Amino acid sequence: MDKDQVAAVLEEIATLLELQGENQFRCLAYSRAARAILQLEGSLSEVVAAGKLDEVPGIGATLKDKISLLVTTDHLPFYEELKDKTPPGLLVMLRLPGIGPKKVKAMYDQLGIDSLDKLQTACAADEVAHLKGFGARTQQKILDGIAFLGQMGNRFRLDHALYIAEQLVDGLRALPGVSRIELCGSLRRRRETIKDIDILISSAKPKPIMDAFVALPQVVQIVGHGETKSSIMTAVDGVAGRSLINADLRVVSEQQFPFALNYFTGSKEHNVTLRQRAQQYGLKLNEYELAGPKKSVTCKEEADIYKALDLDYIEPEMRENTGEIDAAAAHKLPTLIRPEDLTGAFHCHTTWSDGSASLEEMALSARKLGYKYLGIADHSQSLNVANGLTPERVRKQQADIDALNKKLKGVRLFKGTECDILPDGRLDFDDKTLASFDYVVASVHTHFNLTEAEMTARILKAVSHPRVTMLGHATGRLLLRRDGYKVDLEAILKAAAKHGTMVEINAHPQRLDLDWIHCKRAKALGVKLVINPDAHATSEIALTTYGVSVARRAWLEKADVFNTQTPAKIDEQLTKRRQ
DNA sequence: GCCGTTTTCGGCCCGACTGTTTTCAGTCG
Repeated sequence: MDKDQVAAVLEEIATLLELQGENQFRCLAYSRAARAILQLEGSLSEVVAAGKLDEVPGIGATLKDKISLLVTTDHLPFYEELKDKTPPGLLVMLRLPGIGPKKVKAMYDQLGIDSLDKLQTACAADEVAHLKGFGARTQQKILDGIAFLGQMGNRFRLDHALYIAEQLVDGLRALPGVSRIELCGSLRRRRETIKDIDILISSAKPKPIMDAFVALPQVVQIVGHGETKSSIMTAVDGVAGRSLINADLRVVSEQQFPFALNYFTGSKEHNVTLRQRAQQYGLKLNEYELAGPKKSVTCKEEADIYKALDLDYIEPEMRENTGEIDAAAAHKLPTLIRPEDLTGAFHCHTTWSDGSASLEEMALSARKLGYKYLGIADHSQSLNVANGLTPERVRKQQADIDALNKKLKGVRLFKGTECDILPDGRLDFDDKTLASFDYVVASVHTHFNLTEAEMTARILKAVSHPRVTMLGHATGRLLLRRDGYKVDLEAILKAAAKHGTMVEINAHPQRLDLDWIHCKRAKALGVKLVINPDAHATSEIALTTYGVSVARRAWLEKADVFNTQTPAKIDEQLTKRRQ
């Protein structure tokens, strides 16, 4: 099994144990181990083979044995037995809002309910309300929840959630009594998918703000409405059409704001580690204060909290508890790349293939963004569905680009291609055509169903081809729609490092591929990254900001990213690469 | 199940809200 599969099993064990009524800390240990595996740098099978798994924080002797079994045999009797004695419907019931393992267990033990269907029937028959700890309102909440599960997806794309969240913030910002307002949670950390929207406000008078929040025109349903915390449902564009997303608002005092901002930004794991550090200083950290037994520490900004714990300020995107606190203590945090560091972008499409804008329109839009150059990489000949270019059309396009470059002021077009990697690893153009481009993006667009070994060999062949400048969307994933193809990314990244081939961070919010974890790994292996919008329209060039978010989550600095340099430097390096 | 400058047992982050209770358990983040 690979990392993703092992982590999924561990996460499921945690849930199954909760349903058994097991000690919560034992459950938590499995969850933490799942996360540790996902964020493990390098190859899991190598760590297992070296017997070094228990050197990973959060993994001890027991989990080492269990994970090793999963990796080497694909089986774990403990997990299979646990699964056998838990009806699968219980896991589905857990997805109901407000229903956790204790309530699911109570309904199963006392009424034999092990599916959403049986649960709906039992609620309709008014049986659930009479259980101890339940009541009429809980029963109704379950019925509402069942109705919601049908129409609500689990997570949303970052761009979709951000758009709705910013509208809510705009609706709140102008209210009287609002002092400071910020988005928190995974939105502020710029995770690639979002479960809900967290908004924080500082104000001396919370109640009118709460009342205004639940009365906003976007509100579809009020989930909770308290003095300092309220929760609503609002509509958002999901992958399967419009669906509902949860938005929480907290209001705190001006003094509490930095602590609350820190707390609600998370991640949970970052917070836990930060609190443990506070404890070592004899202090208690919560969403309201950083305080010792006698007095509290005054903090005006979030940075003051870190400072009080002898830490450098940690940017939100890095707060995933992957070593950022140790790095902050050692004053070794990277200076993260910023959107304004980008000088241009590669991998853009035009009407020559499946884009909606002309070469000139794309160039002018890039210039408007402050970019000094734009790389045009239309599809190659075999990709008929996307109007891929034949070698003959390539020559015509290149002549057009040369002519445009003479005319354009302040922006330059580079001649590229997004060349398909054929199923056997050959490229879609002959070497002579490939040599005519300033650069080549090599991407997989077809035959996703190869075995991992075949897919890895296919991409390795392309990455080691001397004419390939960069690898496009490394796994082909479409967030929330389609998993990436099976491929040994570790091997690909090592090959990219060896051959000096760059790897793209595809900034389109439906891809964000390479993901941040592998991106961090790529940097560690010495791979140069390039942030590309995969733009098919003028408006999509600016999507590069989402790629910058991935880069920041991966601790990348300006120097780690190719398209942060002047056009002259870019030209120099592309020319050198072609020789 | 993990972990250790309170170290091999006994903690493990902490508080708001809800719905059920009449003082609290469960859920959530």
